[in-house]
Amino acid sequence: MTQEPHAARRTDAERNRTLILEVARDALARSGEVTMKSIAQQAGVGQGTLYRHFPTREALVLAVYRHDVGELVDAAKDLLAEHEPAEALRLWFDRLAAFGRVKHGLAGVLHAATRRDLSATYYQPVVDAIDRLLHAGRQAGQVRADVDAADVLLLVSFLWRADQDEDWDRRARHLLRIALDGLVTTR
Amino acid sequence: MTQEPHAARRTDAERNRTLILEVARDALARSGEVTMKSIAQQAGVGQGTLYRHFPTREALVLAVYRHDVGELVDAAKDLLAEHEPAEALRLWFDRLAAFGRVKHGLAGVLHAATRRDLSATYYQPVVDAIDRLLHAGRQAGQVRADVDAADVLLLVSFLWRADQDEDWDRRARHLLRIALDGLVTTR
DNA sequence: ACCTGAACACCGTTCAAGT
DNA sequence: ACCTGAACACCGTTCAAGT
Repeated sequence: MTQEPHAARRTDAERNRTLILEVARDALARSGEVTMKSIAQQAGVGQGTLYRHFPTREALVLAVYRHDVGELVDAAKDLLAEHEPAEALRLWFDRLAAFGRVKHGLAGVLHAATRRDLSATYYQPVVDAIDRLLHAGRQAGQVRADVDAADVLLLVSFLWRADQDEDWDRRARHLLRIALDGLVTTR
Repeated sequence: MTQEPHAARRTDAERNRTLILEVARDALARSGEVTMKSIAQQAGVGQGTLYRHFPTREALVLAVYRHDVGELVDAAKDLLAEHEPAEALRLWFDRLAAFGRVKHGLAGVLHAATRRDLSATYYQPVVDAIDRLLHAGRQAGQVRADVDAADVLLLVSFLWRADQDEDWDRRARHLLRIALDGLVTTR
């Protein structure tokens, strides 16, 4: 999950790309309902430019969250190194909650990802990270054996819901805790 | 959750309404991506007629599932009369899975419902049904005390996901079982 | 190479004109 | 009262024309 270096670009193109990403990140954090047109306008570029850099809405959303998804993926390994598997999973879920809070628009994207090629590149590392957590948990007898990463992603898919009110964060963590209780082995 | 009798309507209007509902039910069972236009066409009516009977897409979707939601709601009481609370909840989740399998389009609707007035009429009975199940479970010490109906609805919201492949039914039941394990009190 | 913005296809919804 | 379908506003995406 490393940031690949981009091919040489003209300076104006480079600048536009950065601008678009900044604007999109801001706008998407506020609401998942931003239009492509408004993003282009706020970035001060034509719609064609927006589409030259990001061929679809999906591509833009993924590019915006690329860095954060990377951190999430890396965190799985780190947490496993420092904690018991079940505890690592619990802590990772907390990060997931924090991530989900601002990440509108990921709703469809992360899931439609299973088939679509484009997002598969982003989807696979996430699946791998979850698999790593689940596998360690199973080895330690702390996580039930009949769940895979796809199950977990579906189970926490409420995180990408749009209607987040004030105390969404608390509620999200609470629900993740309940989901986790379902995932750990009943003693 | 009773079917309210409608005001007197002209025969052609009555017939159109029925036709639209039949077509919409069929189309929505197949996919949540049906357009209003295509529903009108298949029913052999103008788009204006469709909108005269159902002022928004949301209203149409809700009307289509009205009957099924009613059955779901009624089932909660019946199951509680015949089973232990935790078991009743388990069985109700099975019905929910069967319901969710064909019920695309309910995705947004059932959730946006919290605020919107229209859908609140349908939303409240569902909340009440879940509350009944939870309350009985708590009384019997079989369900954890820190969950409410809204939590449960969020936790099972993966049911309304669009990308349902072949063995979706099996997967859905499996995930509901996991969610349930998180909801029951750890002994 | 890259940028611009008018234009296209398609959606949900509305409304003037008909019976 | 109710029906019809052209029309509207708005979305994501494309493309001819410019630098």
